[in-house]
Amino acid sequence: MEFRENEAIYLQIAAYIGDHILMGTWVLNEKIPSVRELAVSLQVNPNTVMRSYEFLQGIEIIMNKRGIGFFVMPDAKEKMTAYRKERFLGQELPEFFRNLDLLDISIDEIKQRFETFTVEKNQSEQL
Amino acid sequence: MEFRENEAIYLQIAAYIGDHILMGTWVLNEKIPSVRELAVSLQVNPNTVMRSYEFLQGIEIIMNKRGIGFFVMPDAKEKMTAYRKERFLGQELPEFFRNLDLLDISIDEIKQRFETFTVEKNQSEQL
Amino acid sequence: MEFRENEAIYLQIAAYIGDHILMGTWVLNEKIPSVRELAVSLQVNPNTVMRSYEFLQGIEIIMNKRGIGFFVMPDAKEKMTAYRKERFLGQELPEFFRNLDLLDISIDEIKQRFETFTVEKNQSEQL
Amino acid sequence: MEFRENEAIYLQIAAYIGDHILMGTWVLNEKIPSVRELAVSLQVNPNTVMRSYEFLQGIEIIMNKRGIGFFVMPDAKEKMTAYRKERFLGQELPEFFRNLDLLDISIDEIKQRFETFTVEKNQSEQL
DNA sequence: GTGGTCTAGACCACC
DNA sequence: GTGGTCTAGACCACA
Repeated sequence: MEFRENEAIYLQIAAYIGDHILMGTWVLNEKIPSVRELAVSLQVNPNTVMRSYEFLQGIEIIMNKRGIGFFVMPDAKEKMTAYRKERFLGQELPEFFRNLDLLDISIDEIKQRFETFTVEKNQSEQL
Repeated sequence: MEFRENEAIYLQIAAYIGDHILMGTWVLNEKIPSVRELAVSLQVNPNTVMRSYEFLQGIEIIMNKRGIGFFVMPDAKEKMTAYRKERFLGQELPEFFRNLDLLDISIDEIKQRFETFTVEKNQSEQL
Repeated sequence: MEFRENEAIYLQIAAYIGDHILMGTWVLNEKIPSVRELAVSLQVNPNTVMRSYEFLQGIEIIMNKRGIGFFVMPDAKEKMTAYRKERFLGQELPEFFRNLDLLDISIDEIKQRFETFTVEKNQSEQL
Repeated sequence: MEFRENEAIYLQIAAYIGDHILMGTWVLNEKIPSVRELAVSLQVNPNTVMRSYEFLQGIEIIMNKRGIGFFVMPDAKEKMTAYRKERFLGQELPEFFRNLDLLDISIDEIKQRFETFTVEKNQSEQL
């Protein structure tokens, strides 16, 4: 995994885990990789992974069973969706619309690009 | 003006100025507010405003006439548009599409929301 | 049984056993539940129960007869009382008084709450 | 400042700050010591102080002004009191009463000890 | 094995 | 100057 420069690594890891929960890769009550494991596979310091897990625990997406590891919370997917949707509708979408306006891009052009995006995505998934 | 937590204040100020240039509030060769004036009105440290101006000067959106102040460059609007468009198409749009996918939001819902947004915007401008 | 988050499970189990000895539920020379039995009924790892038993053995509250099980020591109740009383007077009480002070709670309010507590306890015991 | 062994240092520091807010030593909107300052004066690693501050920021007792430092939140005292009172009444007091019961200590003895405690406290404050 | 905490020290962006 | 992040490495309690 590669990390963007402008965002803290531990938040990118948290987002990465959130993505997996949204996509259904990691399901309810499933154990997620141990701190050390994930640290090795992502090539970061265990402390950094720990911070991600603490963050996700704070917003009740994952939970800790002492001595055993971290587990996906029962309603993690719903919470994650609500959490992201709120940010998306409240912050990103207005900003997005302002940009369309300022840059004089029509919504139909966006729609067209999205359809292209979707086609490409499906093709790559068939590989 | 309120600042978002996750982005540097000086960049938010620079974006704020960029918005005004794109909207045509501040036009070619016009003098923009002095560092001190803007610092007072935005309630931030003058150094922070200075940094915004330096940033905009670096990408040739504004220029400095020593002892007089900062001025909008002749082709500022075009440059700003190009600058933003590149970021928008290259970074924001793909991310936006990923979110639509993960959050299961259709492009038509976005289109509909955008039309509502546009109507509201026009109404508030008539005040 | 539910465990508090901030205290080690094995200590909570030890306290639970201590409570039973103080209350007289488990009496002198009586065999206490086997490690496995208690582990199943408390839904914890047998190692954890074992640790509780070792701890209690260390302070001579229970003893081990090899191949048979753990037994309450003859003077367990006295020792447990002394042990707890020391901690109570030396650590908990001063901390308790500090809290009364900081939170601005009067000793008379405590007294009143205690009397309510006692009444409720007696009622529930009559069931 | 000396730290107890059985509790994380960063939590003890957080409690220490909470005490100061409750006592009124540090008041509303006041700047608290910088991470580095406090780290030096308490002789701990800056990261440890940082954790305390993050914790207190999470429960909205203090807030950060970027580039300036941490400040006591407007309603910090109320929040801190509510926070502690909840824990006190919900967890510590029932536990306390159980101990009185198990150890056969009367509430009047507690009351008497509290009065002694109060007298001693007042005497030491007059120094 | 698991997480949790702490230190030492570094580098960075920001105000 | 301020906080924020990250690494490397250590030690510990716990299951």
